[in-house]
Amino acid sequence: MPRTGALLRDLYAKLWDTFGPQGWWPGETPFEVALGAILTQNTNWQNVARVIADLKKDDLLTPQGLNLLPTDELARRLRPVGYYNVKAKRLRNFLEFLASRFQSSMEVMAECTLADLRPLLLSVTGIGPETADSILLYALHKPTFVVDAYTFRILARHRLAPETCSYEELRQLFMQHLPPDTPLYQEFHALLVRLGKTFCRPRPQCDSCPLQDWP
DNA sequence: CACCAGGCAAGTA
DNA sequence: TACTTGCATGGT
Repeated sequence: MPRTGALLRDLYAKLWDTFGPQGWWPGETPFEVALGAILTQNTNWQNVARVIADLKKDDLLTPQGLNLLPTDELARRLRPVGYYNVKAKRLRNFLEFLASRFQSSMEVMAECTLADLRPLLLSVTGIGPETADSILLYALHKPTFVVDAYTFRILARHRLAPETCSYEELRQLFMQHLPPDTPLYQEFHALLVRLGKTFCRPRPQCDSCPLQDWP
């Protein structure tokens, strides 16, 4: 499929022309970005933003700060994001991972390569492929493509990928046809979400969708 | 009221 | 391997 690369670049250009730069990911520090990636699993970002703001108010947006909280106290603070017991445990697992391997420092973590870090992150219980790639791409600036529910939907509806397509297959579709360019991967994924939020819901309202007749 | 949101793990067949 | 289910709040 040598045409796929051209289609993806055309899709990117069209999204860029329509929506402009998205400036993702929201978050002031690499750790805040990683935290958001875990909390936003199957969850509206607005709920996540509220929890992060609340943690920030108490100066708890660091591994050191969160390490001091017992898991039940952590869960109480995570309540608005939903799945708070599950997510408190997952966050605890990530904090433990960061402490044991990288001195609780995202900067230390960033010194390792993408190839080394991805399997390590995936071995943490609670960090699946999308969360791992989000942390790698947006917190650590490693060129890995993030695939989310919108990406699946958009590519399937425009027949760029089969309906039944694994996460890894879709990730490879992008990475094999685009150069390993971190800003490009960041913008592309952000633009796909931007499109998806408005025009590619499960029950689509495709009137006025900018990709109405694409390709 | 129903449906959705920037998933994942664990259990089952 | 490929399904199914639990997890849970807040917005539309």
